[in-house]
Amino acid sequence: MEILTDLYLGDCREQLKLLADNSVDLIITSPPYADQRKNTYGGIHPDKYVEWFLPISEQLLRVLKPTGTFVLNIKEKVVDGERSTYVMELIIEMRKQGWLWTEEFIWHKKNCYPGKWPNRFRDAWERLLQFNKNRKFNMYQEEVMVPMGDWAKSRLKNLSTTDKVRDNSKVGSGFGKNISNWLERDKAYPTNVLHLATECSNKNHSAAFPEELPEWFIKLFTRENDTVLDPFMGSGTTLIVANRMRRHSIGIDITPEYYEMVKQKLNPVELYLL
Amino acid sequence: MEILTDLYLGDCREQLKLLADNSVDLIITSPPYADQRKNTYGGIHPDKYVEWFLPISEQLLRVLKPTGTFVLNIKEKVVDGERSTYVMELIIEMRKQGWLWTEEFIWHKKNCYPGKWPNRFRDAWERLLQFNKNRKFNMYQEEVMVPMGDWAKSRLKNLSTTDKVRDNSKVGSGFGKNISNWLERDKAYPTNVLHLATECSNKNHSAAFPEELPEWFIKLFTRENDTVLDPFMGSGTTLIVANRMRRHSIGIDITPEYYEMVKQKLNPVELYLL
DNA sequence: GTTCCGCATGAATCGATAG
DNA sequence: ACTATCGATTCATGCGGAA
Repeated sequence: MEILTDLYLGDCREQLKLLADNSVDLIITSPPYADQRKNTYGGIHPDKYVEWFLPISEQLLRVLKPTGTFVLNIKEKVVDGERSTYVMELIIEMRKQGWLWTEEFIWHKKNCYPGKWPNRFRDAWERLLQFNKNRKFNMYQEEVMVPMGDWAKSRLKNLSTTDKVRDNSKVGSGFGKNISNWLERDKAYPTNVLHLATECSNKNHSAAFPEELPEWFIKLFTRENDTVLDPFMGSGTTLIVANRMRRHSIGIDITPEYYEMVKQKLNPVELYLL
Repeated sequence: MEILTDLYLGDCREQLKLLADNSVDLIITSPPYADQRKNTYGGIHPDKYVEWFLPISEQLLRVLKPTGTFVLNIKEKVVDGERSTYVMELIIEMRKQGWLWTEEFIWHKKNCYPGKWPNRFRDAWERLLQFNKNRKFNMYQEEVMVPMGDWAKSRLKNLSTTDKVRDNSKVGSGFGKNISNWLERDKAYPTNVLHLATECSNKNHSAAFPEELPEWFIKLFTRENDTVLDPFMGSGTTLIVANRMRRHSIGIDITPEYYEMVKQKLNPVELYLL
């Protein structure tokens, strides 16, 4: 079966209206944060953020299948020494729209932005808010279980002092502990804390999204031939991963540069799949 | 100087009124979550949680010094398949009271509660909400610095020609000073994600607080002879740690059993310090 | 081929300076 | 006063070139 990719150029508030009701299995997106990406999205002021996003989430609620899931990557910025509350307000308002706030995953950014300030430490995490239409939704937990592959076995043999020390250090992502778990089991279910680094080596654009992030949620919430939507696709990480994993995908972006870039990146993949 | 410990038996909504204005440097507490610890606080319904907590936070605002900090450990529970929103609402309402919501730390529980559900994974994190009275508050960041990664060590060893040449080329730009700082530095500042295991040894107390948690915040936000308050002291972990670290402490709890337990545990420590 | 080392680069935040 | 811009601070990661 052919894997399809639909790209839309334009403001997603308009473009989303072109999509059919109940047609998407997974929405995963990282909208522009408040006051960020001014050059492309105009920089939404924190006070106006909820008002700006609610019409979008209303459309997303319409196009999502009853069994589908919406994963929203977002983090509030600091304004005048305080964390803004627009994410809190957004969750409350989206529930009034009919969304169920099922869960909040934490993305622990192992390589967070450096810096030093008198009143706060570096910000090393972002929210991954899971919303659903119904209490019953598709979730394929076995797909994201941590496998005990050959990689792990060779890794375990070389479990030196370094790993155990690293576990206790600041970086300590629980890696050592996970490894010791693997010794006793074939597979383990993950938790709602994800440990991933950002990809900052990509020079063309600001792809804050490591591929493992959409990959993990696509595995967890969809099967082959399902449909994935990213209304703020940016450089198209979500779509490229979805395509590779044989899921149909729909991408929307307001900037022609991103639209063309993703178009060029995805065509070869489609040919390869045919 | 003698380190003092004050214990109050009773509902903290009443007992807090006995404390003087602007007398506490750090409040750190883990209140009963909604519908938890029913035997002690009667199990506050999620819908009533904000209403129940606001009078308490009002008193806490009064007793906290202007340079002090309030750290609130809390996590919303799942109700009917959804995360409750009472924590979100509480943050918004506390800001209306006059609190500044400075930061949200994540406590990543490396060994979280086991279990399996069809629609969610194990919950491996809790919120540590930092509130302040003023934008300027006491923060002793050097006290909680952690060992650096391997990266720094290899870098520092080979600090030779290149860096020194560049150092000389940039006259008076402060760059040379930075380099010399790096030479002496083997530690880095932490982030706002804490990796700690829960303590499962203490089965008497329902809220399992690892000692490292209050210890970290006491180091960060207080100095010796400062005063720490826990209005829901439970088994008294916060007070015991504070006492050991030579901070005065005030504890309140509604259950006579906890009150007596902490009293017995702290007396020997006081004698030891004298 | 490996390993090692140098370097650029982040969805950051604060404080000072300028309009 | 209030906003816009700029410099300073800082560290994990992956890449490319060198040993």
